[in-house]
Amino acid sequence: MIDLKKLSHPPDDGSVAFSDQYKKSIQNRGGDPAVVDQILELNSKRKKLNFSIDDSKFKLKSANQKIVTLKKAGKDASPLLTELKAQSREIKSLEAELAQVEQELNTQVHSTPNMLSEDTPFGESEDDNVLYKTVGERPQPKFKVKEHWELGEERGLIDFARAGEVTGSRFAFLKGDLARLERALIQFFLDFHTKDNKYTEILAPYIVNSKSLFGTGQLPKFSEDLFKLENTDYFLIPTAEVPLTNYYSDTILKGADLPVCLTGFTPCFRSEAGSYGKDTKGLIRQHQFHKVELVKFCHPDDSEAEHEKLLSDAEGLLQALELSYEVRTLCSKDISFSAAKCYDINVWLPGQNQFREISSCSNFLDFQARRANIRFKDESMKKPQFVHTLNGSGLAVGRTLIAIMENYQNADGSIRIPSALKKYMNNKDII
RNA sequence: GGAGAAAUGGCAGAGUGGUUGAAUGCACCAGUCUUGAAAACUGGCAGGCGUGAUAAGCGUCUCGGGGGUUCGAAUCCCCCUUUCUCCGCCA
Repeated sequence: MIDLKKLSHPPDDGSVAFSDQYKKSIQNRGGDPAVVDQILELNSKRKKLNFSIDDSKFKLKSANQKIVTLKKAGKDASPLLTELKAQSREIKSLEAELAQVEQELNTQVHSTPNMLSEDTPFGESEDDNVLYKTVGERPQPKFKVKEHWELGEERGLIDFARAGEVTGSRFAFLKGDLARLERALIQFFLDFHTKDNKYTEILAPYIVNSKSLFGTGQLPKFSEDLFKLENTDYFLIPTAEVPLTNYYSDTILKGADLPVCLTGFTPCFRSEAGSYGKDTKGLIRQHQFHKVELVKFCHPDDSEAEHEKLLSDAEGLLQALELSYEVRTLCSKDISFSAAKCYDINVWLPGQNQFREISSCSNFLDFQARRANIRFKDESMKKPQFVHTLNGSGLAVGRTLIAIMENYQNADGSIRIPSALKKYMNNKDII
């Protein structure tokens, strides 16, 4: 949610008005910048109405005091009452009008995306994401590496067919050592992030209400991406970002406690509406997958630095697993609704012979904090201020599993266990 | 799922129609006192919106949420949510 005060504030001398910057930003995302003018107009309508309501209420209140005085003196107050009745009705009708304007305003504001950071490059599609860095050595196998689904099915480690029967498409059963490897990854990720109390581990609900989804920005615009539980206000979480970020909704944190860093493992559920035919094979795009998420709440001055740290926390896992990856800064049309700046980490998959996304690390600035009402305050501050929120995958578990199956594959179809994971695999070094 | 009770500031807890954003206590912050600390004393201590200079000040709203009655609601009425107790069910 954008800062309306800032938006309607005239430009400081010589600089570009915030509203003009916002228009440009919306345009770069491929949206219609005219919405900004509509918002501004509704907002000024709102202010005017608000003013006259406050004014009328002030008069009514003062008159009420007179009644109190008259009654205390034992005098008749009824002549005043007729007049006040009319005034009271007037206020009610103004309030109804205000509610209408506010609703229209909210509809617009709530479905308008975040202002892009200056670092977010302009681009038309994911092809325009900008390479930030490439890390690690790709393996050079002397045989044709099998894609993970091929290997998984051949070896009886993944069963898509039975999942199709039991549930439907985009689901899978993992079996035996591979199921264990998935569990090992989860354990490893959480141990890594909670080492030295860097992040506090949270085990969160997998079901949230619409208010929480609004807070992080999935609602009201993207309901079709979610699984909703019938006849309830409950949704399966698409990511742990939702319960973890909303853990502090309607909260004023202590300035001294920032940054607050949380990590949590959850399954994630996505309807994948609109991705028909995309990644239909394998574990890449499932309706249910596992992810360890990193969430930070920080002082606005620190969010850029915290974003870099978040990225390196996610990268640390790939380095520990000795997997090759690249980091790209998402461009204006590929970045998500709520984010101002986002790094995608793409891991090298030799079976597919390409990089695939394994983590997304975003800085939301105060966009989510406004929606979810997450603020902070310290001694020196008169008023609380919105925090900045950030989150990133650390990492997507299923996709990491794929990366291991493809990068650590032997010619005979066996899979080596990265040394960092051995202790979680009963010291096995091959499966 | 059934029956009952409750929801007030960071916490505890007054307040049942008239200047109550709300007594009192605790916690917290600042000061006095003290070599320092504690105690005692003094003062401060919620947020939203509008106006204003994104100040001070002023206005307005907020006693779980929403609606209603009234000139006026923390207080009366209706609906919802949450919590607690008992019963049922259940891992």
